[in-house]
Amino acid sequence: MKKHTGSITIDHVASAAKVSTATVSRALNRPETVSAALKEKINSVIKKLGYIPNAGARSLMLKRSGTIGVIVPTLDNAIFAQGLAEFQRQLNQSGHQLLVASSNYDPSIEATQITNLLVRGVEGIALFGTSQQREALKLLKTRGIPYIHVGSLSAPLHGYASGFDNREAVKHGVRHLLEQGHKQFGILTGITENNDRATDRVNGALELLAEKKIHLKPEVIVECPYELQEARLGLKKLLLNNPKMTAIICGNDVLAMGALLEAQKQGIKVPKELSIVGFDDLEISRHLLPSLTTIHIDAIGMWAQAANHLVSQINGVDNLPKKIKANVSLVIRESSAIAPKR
Amino acid sequence: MKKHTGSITIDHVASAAKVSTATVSRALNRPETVSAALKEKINSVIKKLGYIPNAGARSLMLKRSGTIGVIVPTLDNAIFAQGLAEFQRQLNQSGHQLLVASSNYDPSIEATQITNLLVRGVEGIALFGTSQQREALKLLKTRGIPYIHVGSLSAPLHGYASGFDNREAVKHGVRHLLEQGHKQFGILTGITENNDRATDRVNGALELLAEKKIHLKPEVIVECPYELQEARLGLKKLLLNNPKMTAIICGNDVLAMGALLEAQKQGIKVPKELSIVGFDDLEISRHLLPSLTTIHIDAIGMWAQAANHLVSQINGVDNLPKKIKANVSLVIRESSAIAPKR
DNA sequence: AACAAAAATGTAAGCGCTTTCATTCTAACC
DNA sequence: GGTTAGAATGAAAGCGCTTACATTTTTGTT
Repeated sequence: MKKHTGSITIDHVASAAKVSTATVSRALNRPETVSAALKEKINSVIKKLGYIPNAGARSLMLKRSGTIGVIVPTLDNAIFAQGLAEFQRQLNQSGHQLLVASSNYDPSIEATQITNLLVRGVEGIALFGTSQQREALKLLKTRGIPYIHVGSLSAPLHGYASGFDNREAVKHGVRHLLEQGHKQFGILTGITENNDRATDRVNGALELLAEKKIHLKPEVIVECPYELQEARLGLKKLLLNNPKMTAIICGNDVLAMGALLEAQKQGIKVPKELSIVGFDDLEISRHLLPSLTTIHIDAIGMWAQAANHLVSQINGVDNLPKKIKANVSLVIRESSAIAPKR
Repeated sequence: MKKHTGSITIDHVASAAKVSTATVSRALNRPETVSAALKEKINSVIKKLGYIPNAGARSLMLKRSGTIGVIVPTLDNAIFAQGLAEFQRQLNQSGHQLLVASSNYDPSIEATQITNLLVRGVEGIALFGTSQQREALKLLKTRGIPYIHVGSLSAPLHGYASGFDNREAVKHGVRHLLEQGHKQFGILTGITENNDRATDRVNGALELLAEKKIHLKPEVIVECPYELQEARLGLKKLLLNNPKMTAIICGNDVLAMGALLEAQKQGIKVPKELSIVGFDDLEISRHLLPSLTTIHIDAIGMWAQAANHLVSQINGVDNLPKKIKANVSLVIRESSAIAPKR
């Protein structure tokens, strides 16, 4: 029976292999500097003992923890889950592990999470959006911890960002609807408070509409959490507030899906009577019946770029781009069509 | 301009506050042992300097990293994303951060990830399912790192588990179909190789069917990755192999959803002509048209229990239960009905 | 064979922190 | 006021590792 389980240190390995700790360390970190014979012996001892270097001691010397943090609003949305998966894959390739935290769209929780990550010694942080507290960002700045905003481009405090212009992106969808002759619009948006993406999308839509002399009354802009059930409620409200509505612009595909499902439940024909446009282009969107017209975001690329940029920052590369633009495009499918003549 | 950004140590704080490092440390970790005056002074210095303790040094002394690892097959499935969110929430409450890795259903990647997590000094690991390599588990065992299997109960190597019996769970759905008079079945399953959950579900269905003297031909059991597109292809194949099929049992809701969508696309009436039963009860399942009959899993509870159990293990609590059973129940909705008379 | 250069290995310092033990200060009691 | 228990603080060791520097061994050159 072993006594101190899990406490096999480099000293144990060294003495078992009859070498100094320095040699063991070198065999591990710079194998080319150790003779083949010793290397072999050391490795076999390591294997036999099940030695794994102590992370704390290691990071203390190296001044690197090998971990990177990320804070997303929630994991419960395919767009984040998929993005994170890619982010993680990229990070793995550069030998980093991912420390995940979520904020539930609350900047104060986010600030706490930033501190938590810092306390765990992350070398860099990816932050979703740009709605974080000024003070939290300043903390990162003063501590010199690299970070990057993902999903928006309007980075405050001269930060870096990998994302796209939500304000402009949404216009692709609105323009499409306008071209189909729609005049009566509804907007189903996520909660805009503390959410720059949601806010930008609403404002972008409103802006383009205004250019065409269409001014929306407040009651046809309904906010709801990004959930199917809520979206269905939202559509009901919208329908109530403007029965003549023929097109609805949704803050994301979850909302659009909820609206679609509710419309169908109510016997409203989509797109014949009602056109629906989403945002994000989730995998499921192309499979729905009718399939969803939506704004496609290259989320994978966006997160991949974010990962690489962050790693570059950590490695002290300079002249890094301030903003990395992700591709955005309108995908026209079956949920949108020519406005019904009244 | 500061020189060594991000390198404010406890010494800096100590000298700025004109106290010893011991006092600073105490002010941070055991505030009740420090006089109010000093505490205040120290805290203000800490705030001014933006001091955050070095994680490596801390964990070196404390022999605790405060991080816990988890390895899931993928993040790209709401059932995992949601489970992880809960897992993380629980962990946060006990002051831990979550290190996430994914295996893409590959045990050798999973083994690598286990090592990666260990190198980062995690204090415990949650593993999805029980299909991991023997050797990887043995490593955890010999190193004395607490771990728990989630989602299955058949824990190998005398490990702990928080989950349910997939083999029995699926039978609820099959029994329901049987009661509705179905005779011609198809099974749409995930890839069973290296996936104990998928395997158990297929076997459970087959077992109950066999009791009723129904024996499925291999060609009506089709395996496909957990993706909508694949599921649609799967349904096509199933339909081709047995045009008289009236009921299909799906390995999870993603597969069921794909099958439903494809059936509708082909003009097959669900449930009038074809009944579909899923597994997992994703949030979306209740909203589909028709809504999905499925096996509900208390994934939230399962992950919450896993988190608590793991933390208890870490804290050295003994007499912990070997297996924690999660609730499972059949939810009958609209996608299943009485078998059409031939 | 003798010596220098290069390669391999060892010695020991110290990363930033917590904590034991020793020391100083405060308050309480007779 | 003197003694002392108790509280507050400081000095210093050491957690497990990497690495600069010192030392030993090997290799190459003449």
